[in-house]
Amino acid sequence: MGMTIQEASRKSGLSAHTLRYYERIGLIHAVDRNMNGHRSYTEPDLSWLDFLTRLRSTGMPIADMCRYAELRRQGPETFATRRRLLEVHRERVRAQISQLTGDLEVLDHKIDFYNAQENE
Amino acid sequence: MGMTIQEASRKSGLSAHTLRYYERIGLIHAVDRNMNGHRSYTEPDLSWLDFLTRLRSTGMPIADMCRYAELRRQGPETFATRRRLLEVHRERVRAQISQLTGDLEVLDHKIDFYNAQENE
DNA sequence: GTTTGACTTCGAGTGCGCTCTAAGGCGCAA
DNA sequence: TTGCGCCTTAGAGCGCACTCGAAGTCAAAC
Repeated sequence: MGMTIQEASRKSGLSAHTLRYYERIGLIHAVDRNMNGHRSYTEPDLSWLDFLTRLRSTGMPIADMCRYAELRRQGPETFATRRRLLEVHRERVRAQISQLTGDLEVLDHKIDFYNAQENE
Repeated sequence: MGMTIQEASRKSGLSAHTLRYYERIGLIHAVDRNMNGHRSYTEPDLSWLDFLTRLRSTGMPIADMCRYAELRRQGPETFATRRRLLEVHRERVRAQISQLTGDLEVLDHKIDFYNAQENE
């Protein structure tokens, strides 16, 4: 029924090493095991991994992700706390995008400059 | 005339340690020295540092920046190579922005979800 | 004249996020 | 029954980009 760590790795884009590491540090809570002690990942596990990957790719530090994961484990009464945490993070993501957008413009100008020099 | 490492640090946003480090690894070429051997940064040095900071903040690895700095030192005959290098990098930056934009949307939905739960 | 403080060099240390290694278990195929 | 392949664990190692420490120089302040 569940999937092996290799399948979870393929679907999540995280290495098997990383999946075990995430579990060890508490980002993922005790994945199910099958008869021979092998991990068995469920669809909800995968969705959670995908969300974690979003947090990571937006630059959230692992420690903050652990904090969020801990809140999630505590259930619905932490909804408001989680929301605030994400709102703060969202601001950082917006700032990142606007920084990158500015940087991109500088790159554009530099490339234009080189093009102008080459065509003269 | 030039500015001290502290002034350069303040203006560039990089620590004095980092400025020396960048020089050591060849990102900045032999900054001028005053009578007592202290570094003396010029305006062109600062502009270069600002550009380097753009490359860094867009995620270019130090090694690639060194390569670019080396090409720059070789003069105008490397314009085309530098342009191509920046064009490749620009694509990565665009990809980053689009990734972040997608991530931001996921965050928005999650926050909306929490808001909905709280208001029920 | 000595103390302060900003600078110098070089090499070592740090923090982060993995990433890998070693040693071992289990189930199946030849 | 021996090998293969995938899994397990705990802990060590790595790559990157700094960041810091130690030891020393020098100019100005007291």
